[in-house]
Amino acid sequence: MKYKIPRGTQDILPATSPLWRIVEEKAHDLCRRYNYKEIRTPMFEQTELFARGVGDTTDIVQKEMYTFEDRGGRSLTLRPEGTASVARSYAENKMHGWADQPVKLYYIGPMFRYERPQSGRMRQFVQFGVEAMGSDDPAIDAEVIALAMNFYQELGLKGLKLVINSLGDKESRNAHRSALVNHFEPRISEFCGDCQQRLETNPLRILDCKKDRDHELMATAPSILDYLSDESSAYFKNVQRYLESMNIPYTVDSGLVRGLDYYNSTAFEIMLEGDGFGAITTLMGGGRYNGLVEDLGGPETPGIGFALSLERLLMALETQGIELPVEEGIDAYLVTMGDNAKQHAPALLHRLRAAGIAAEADYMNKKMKGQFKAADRQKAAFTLVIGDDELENGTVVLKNTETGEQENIPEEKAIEKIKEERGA
RNA sequence: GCGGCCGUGGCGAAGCUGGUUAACGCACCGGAUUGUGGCUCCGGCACGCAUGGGUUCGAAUCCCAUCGGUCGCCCCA
Repeated sequence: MKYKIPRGTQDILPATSPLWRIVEEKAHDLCRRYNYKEIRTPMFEQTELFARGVGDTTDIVQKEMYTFEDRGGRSLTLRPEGTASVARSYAENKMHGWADQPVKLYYIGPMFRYERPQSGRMRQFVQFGVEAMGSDDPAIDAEVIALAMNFYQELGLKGLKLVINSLGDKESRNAHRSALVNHFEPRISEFCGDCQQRLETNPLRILDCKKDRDHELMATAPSILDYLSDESSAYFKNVQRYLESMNIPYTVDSGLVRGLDYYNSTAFEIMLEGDGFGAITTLMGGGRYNGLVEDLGGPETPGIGFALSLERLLMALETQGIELPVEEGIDAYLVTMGDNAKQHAPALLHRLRAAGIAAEADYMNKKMKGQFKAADRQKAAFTLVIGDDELENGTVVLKNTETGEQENIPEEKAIEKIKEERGA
């Protein structure tokens, strides 16, 4: 084989593309009910947007971006996530001036990260994301979380676990960071190499290290929640109160950290209980990003959103054996016998299709037996048979593929009958 | 960037302590059955075992390299 698909990408073939449509339609429908409007931003942006927005020190920016130079010498990057683009668009299109606030947007589209692929992690993957911008009402936090939970629940997923935390404002975060360093530094040599690294880069990450989970310093480590300002603390309490009022169960985990620089205040994740699938348990991540729009040159704007991967969703559905209602099978397969009938086929097919009937015929010069097999394989509800006799009479043999009953009737009658049966 | 496992027909999969013709199953095509499928029977379907070197009288089977897949680490959706 000369050409191969690029690493970390996939062809979504007809066997699975219907699942994607179902899931995407669910997202569209849910957003309609929650009154979020679709936004479509470019799949690439100025590299600087992500460096600024996502954060220079993040793994995404440091080693995962698909960056290239265009013919004009501009540095562009395939988007690794959606929030930076939406924030850019918010500022650029002066959405702060729109009559209806907050501006509630959603998107579905491919994202790109240069990583070693593994189960649930691709170089091109599809995210469904939601952003609510312009409001710092804790009720909108709860709404965004509720939307995500409903999305999974309405698709039938079980064992969902919502985890929330508050990262506080910048001051709270810095104070907490110092406290963590002070806590671990004296005995950091007792920790794994990764953790020793984390002490420098992101001390918060030490808290969810799998290797050092049982170290005694873990239990006594300072919690971000103890460093929240009164305001941040009250805000977080309100988010929780709203979740409770909607009967959405959650767990507060002070170790929940989000990886991107723009997050602050409310942070949340939806995970799969137990082992999940492969090494992946996180289905969705999100949080508040007050200040992002401002960082990108717009007005001071609070914002909150989430992003989830449709690949991971489909994997989760599959591991739980959840079957989505895929419509399959065509309405009619036209079997022809002899040259005259074959020549008449296109015209009859044309008429069937114009009448709203999903119809197919043979283009491989198959014998009758082969045509019937094809009709079975394609799950045709009806088989139409025409030969010299039928052509002469302007009739067609209409056969119900399942029951095997058949009758010789005029073409128009057959079309009517199929329409009636199939609701076309 | 690092590590484990793997790479044989459209798919699944034997063969892998080296030795004429590369099992078998599924799918597909044809015939038995020249106007009717799903069952049965018969037949067909890999100038070739990821690619390139090497060892050998001889390699799908051993060695090396490269590429690819997969799973995991890091991190994340």
